Amino acid sequence: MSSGRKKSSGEAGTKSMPPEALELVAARFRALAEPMRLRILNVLMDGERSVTQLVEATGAGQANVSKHLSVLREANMVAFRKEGPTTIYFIADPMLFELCDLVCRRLKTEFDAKAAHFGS
Amino acid sequence: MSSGRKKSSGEAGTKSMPPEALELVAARFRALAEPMRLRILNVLMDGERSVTQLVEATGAGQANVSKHLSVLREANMVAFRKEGPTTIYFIADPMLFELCDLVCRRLKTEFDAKAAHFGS
DNA sequence: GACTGATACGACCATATAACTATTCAGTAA
DNA sequence: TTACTGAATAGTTATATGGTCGTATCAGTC
Repeated sequence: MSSGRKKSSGEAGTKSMPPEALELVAARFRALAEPMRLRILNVLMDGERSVTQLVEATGAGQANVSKHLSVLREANMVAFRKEGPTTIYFIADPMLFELCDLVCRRLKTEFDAKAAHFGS
Repeated sequence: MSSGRKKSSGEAGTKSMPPEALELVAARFRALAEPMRLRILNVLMDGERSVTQLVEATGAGQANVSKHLSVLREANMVAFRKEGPTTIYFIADPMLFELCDLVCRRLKTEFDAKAAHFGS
């Protein structure tokens, strides 16, 4: 069983996870696996927005934005409140900030490393 | 208007990212959006493994594992070294540990919160 | 009630991709 | 060389999903 890496802090289960747990984690990442959803989240990170505002900000169709929002909703990443006839969405999962930051930083690191190879 | 969150420190770009960057981030998440790939990574977190070992550990077909490994390779998440006739894969991106930890902890939090609702 | 604007939903098409089978390729041993 | 093993690739099928169109629903207004 090796046990290779020891849990540093509050490791929540990298160890032999059951299929259902893996599916849950995968679903999480799947929600973030579309550029349009990332764009929506990116806008929402600046503050809450109505669907119409998101449509304008992203340039996507209304139905399309609505669908992506429902995906993000099911993943508990965004939430909304109704204000009269309009629906206002906002980020519901603070983890998103850390998560995106982590990935973006990593990409930047790789990019810089690659750029360095071309000297100049 | 909020302006909500501003860049605290080394924030690597949550602000109005260009489409190409979004696609790169999405590709990153896409590689993690399959349970089988997560399972493979989960095994590799315990230490490097040959393809055959991964096939045994995951119960998937050899061709399937090989394909998933190529996806993970393209995403720079795993790397390999050849040892005679066998190919040995290992995790190449330490970010994965943080990333999975983050998501798993978050899922656990949600799960616990949900469980608490049933009081008992 | 009828009308308008904001949003969600269902149907449809096109594309992407996971899993399987069979094949191919590389490395090793006889 | 031939035979054998480990791994990657090609081809196929089934399924999932993104984008769009049309429509339904719902809140507010006349």
